[in-house]
Amino acid sequence: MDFTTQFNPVDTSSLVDRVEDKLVQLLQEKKLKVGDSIPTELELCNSLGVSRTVVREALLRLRLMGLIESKKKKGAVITSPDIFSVLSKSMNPHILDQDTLRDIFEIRLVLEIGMADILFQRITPKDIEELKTIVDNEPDFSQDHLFNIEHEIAFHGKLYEITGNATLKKFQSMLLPIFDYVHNSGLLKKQIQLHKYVSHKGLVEVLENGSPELFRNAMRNHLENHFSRLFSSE
Amino acid sequence: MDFTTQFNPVDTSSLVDRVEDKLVQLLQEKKLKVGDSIPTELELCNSLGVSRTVVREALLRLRLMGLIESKKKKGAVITSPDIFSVLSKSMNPHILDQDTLRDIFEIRLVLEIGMADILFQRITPKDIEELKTIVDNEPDFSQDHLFNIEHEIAFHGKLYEITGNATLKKFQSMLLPIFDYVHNSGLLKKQIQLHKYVSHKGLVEVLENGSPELFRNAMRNHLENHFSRLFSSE
DNA sequence: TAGTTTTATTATGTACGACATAATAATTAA
DNA sequence: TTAATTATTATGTCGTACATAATAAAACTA
Repeated sequence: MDFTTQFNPVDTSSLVDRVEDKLVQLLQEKKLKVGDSIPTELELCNSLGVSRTVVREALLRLRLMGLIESKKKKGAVITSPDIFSVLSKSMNPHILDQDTLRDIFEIRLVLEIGMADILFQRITPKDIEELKTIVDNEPDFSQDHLFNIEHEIAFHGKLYEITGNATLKKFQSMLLPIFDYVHNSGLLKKQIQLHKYVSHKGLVEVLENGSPELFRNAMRNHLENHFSRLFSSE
Repeated sequence: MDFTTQFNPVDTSSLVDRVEDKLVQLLQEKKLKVGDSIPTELELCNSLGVSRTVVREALLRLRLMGLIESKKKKGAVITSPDIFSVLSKSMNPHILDQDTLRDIFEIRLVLEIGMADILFQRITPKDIEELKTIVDNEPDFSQDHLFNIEHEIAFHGKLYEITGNATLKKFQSMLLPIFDYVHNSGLLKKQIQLHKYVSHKGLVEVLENGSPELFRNAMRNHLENHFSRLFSSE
């Protein structure tokens, strides 16, 4: 007799897994809003029929996902999850493998070229003034690496800010340590100096008087070095 | 007497917080590689002088960050963290607020325009063939929304794949449910049909015979509807 | 002796009970 | 009526105990 077709795959998930699912389900079904509180641990123990240990671990997971926040006495309350804050902890350059690091660095390039349209849609004269201030304070050329990095962050960070996309900005600040690390590590081949090079100053000019298309090309050129280094290290 | 300057800010972090930090520190200092195992819970209890409950919760956090993986008997072992798998659980459209949803949708547009350079660097004749196959199977025009979504995912997903950036691809698949949700929700103003419209077929053509610049413009045009809808809903 | 089965060991998973702690609610005092 | 005190409550931490699964050790069979 053939038994192979008679059984469904056994549920191999742990007790906590199941409770976790139940709880997420509960949150969605009840359409709970931010600030609403959920039942206490003891109540959940009773209604779910499991020990407090299990409930606590499941709640802990929700907390780490940023779905809830536990306060003493008050119990747990729903929070609007800041998706990337969860991520920032594992965004440790020393822990990620090199392939991932390069991937992430590359994503930065993709983002900064791709956001041209949005930049032009949302940039204000005040933004341009601020960019000019940042650029004016930049040294023409400095050997002080940390100093350069600081200006890099100031300028490019401002660009992300202009997009008005808070999630994108958070994403970028989360990636900052990675960028810095990749710059300093041997992951990129040594600097390849190209002839024509669009500076930050040049980018601001394009932002003021140019078009998204011009900006994309300018930004592409500006980042050309990074590109070459990424591609040539393959 | 003024006490305000005499005290450093009190460490308000919980016991688990401190243990968690200690453990992450341990992982980095020891330069542990993937597959290496860390001390058992009991050993950590002893060396850290805290209860197993606390150690377990700290370890759980590391696990949710994707830093370790616990196996029975063998204890916990270091793993190469898949950063985005951590995120995918909290990437629940029903839980995220509308601003964040719009932000994420916008990031998609940024990514797909910004990856032109990389696409041209890495695309192979085989990729183009596959894209053509996907396009050929598309209906010219269909009212079946789900069917359209499927083709959208197939085509654009393939683009991400061509970049060869595994992290980017993971990021995209994580965002898929969001895209779908935003499409279906009332978050976007109703479709604005533009005159000139670059189809998937057109994009493939540009990929085959064009340049990154041409592709960016084509993709921008292709996504124009989405752009207009996002911008007009402000 | 080699290979297989059985048993023992070990570390995590789950459960329960107890007390500490902090935030709130209820009560009392001024 | 307001301020101070006390009581209550739900989470935070601790310890113990046993279940379970994976491995290592031992016993056994061919």
